[in-house]
Amino acid sequence: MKVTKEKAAEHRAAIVRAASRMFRERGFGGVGVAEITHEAGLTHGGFYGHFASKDALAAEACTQAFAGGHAKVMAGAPHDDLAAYLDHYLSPRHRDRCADGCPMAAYGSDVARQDKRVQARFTEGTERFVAALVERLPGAGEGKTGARRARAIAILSGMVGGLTLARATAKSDPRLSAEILESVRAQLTRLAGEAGLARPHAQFSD
Amino acid sequence: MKVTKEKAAEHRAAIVRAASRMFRERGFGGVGVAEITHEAGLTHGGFYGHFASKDALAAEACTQAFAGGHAKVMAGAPHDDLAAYLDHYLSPRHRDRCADGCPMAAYGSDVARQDKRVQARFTEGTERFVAALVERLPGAGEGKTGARRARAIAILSGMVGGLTLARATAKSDPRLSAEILESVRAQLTRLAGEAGLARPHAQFSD
DNA sequence: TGTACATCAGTGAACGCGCGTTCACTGATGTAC
DNA sequence: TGTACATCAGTGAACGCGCGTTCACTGATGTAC
Repeated sequence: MKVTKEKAAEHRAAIVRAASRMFRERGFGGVGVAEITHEAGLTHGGFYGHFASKDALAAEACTQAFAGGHAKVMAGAPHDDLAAYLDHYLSPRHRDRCADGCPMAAYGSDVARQDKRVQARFTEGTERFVAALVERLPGAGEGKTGARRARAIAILSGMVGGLTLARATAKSDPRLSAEILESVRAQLTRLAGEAGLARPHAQFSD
Repeated sequence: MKVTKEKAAEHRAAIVRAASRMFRERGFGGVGVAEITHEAGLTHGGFYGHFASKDALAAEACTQAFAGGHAKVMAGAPHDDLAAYLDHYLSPRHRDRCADGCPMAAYGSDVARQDKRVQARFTEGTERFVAALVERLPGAGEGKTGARRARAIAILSGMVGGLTLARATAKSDPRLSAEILESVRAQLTRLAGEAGLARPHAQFSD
C-alpha cells in the first residue's frame, strides 16, 4: 500500500534511527536488515526502495550516530565544562548504554573493515569531534592551535580507548572496568585542564 | 588419515595461530572456520576434533594474540624504554599490519559482543598488559602504586583509542590518521615521563 | 621384534539456518482531465 | 470539484549464498599379543 510522501520520509528516518542504535549495540554484522526495519515498524521488503544496500544504510546510520549523540552533548547547556563532559563520557551509564552512546567506542575497531562510505562518514564525524574538543579546551583563542589540537586528539583517544576497554572487561571483571573508567577520567581531566594551568588567566587574555 | 600425536598437536597450534592473526585482521565475524583451517593447511572437517566451537577457538586465539604479540614486545630487549615502545605501537607500520598487532585495537569494541570465554581471555590479557605497563613506568618501586597504575591505564587507553581511530580514518583521510598517531604518541610520551618529572630523582630514591 | 587390529585425526559431502537481496503483488496516493 | 488511472511505498514469499556444524568414511598410528 502506497503512503504519503511525508510518511515515507518518516519511515526512512525511522529506519536510519533504528539502525543507528542497533549497529552501535550489536555491531554492523550483528543486526540484519529485517530486524532493523521491523524495529522501525516496517517489513524488510520495502527496504531497498529507501537504500541501495545495507552498507549504504550503515553509512547514514554512522553519521546519525555522531550527530545525534555527540555533537548534542558537546554543545549541550549543562556540559559547558569539559571536565563535566568527561564525567559523563567515562561513566558506568555510558558504558552500559551502548545503543545511544559514542559510535567511536561502539564500533571503532570494526570501521576499517566496513564499506568505504562507512569509513568516510566515520572519519567526518571524528574530525568534527576533534574540532569541537579543541574549542572546549582551555586556552581557546590563543595561538598554538596545533598544540591544543594535539592534546584534543590525545584526550579523544583516551576517551575512546578507555570506554572501549571498560566495556570489553565489564562482564569478566567489573572492578577492573570501573577502575579503567575512573583512572582515565582522572588523568584526562588533568590533561584537559593543563592548558589552563600552563597558561593561567588565558581566558582573560582575549 | 590418522596422524602422529605430535603432528596433531602442531595442527591444533597452527589453527590457533592462523585464527589469532585472521581474527585480528578481519574480526571474529569476518573469517570462517573453513578459511582458518585452510590457512593452517587442513580442511574444515577435522576442526571439531580440536575445538568445541568457533567461539572456543576465538577464546584461545585471543590469548594467543595477547601472548604472541605484546608481552613479547613489552619484554623485548630493544624496547627497554617505554617511549620507544610507544613509538612502535603508534607507528604507521603497526596501524597497517593489524594481523600481528595489538588485539585490543584490532577488535576491542567487538569483544563485549562475543562469547563470555573470549571476554574472559581478553580481560586477562588486558590486566596483564596494564601490570606490565606499570612496571615500565618511571618511579617503579616507589610507593603510590595506585597512582602509577592509574596512569598506566590512561596510557593504555590512549594507545588503544589512538591506534583504533588512526586505523578507522586511514583510508578516508590519511593525514588525519597520521596526525592522530603522532599527536597521541607525543602526548602519551609526555604523560609516561611525567612521573619522573613530578618526582625528580625518584629513580635514585630506592 | 613382528603381526593383527582397534583407534582416531583428517577428509569432503551434506545439513540447516540466517541473511542480503529480489520480485510479483497490493492498494493508497496524487495527478490528468 | 469530481472521477479515472498511473504511480509507487510497502508486503511477504522466495532465491542464493555463506557459514557453523555434523557425519560416514579413510587410512595411518600405535597397541595388544
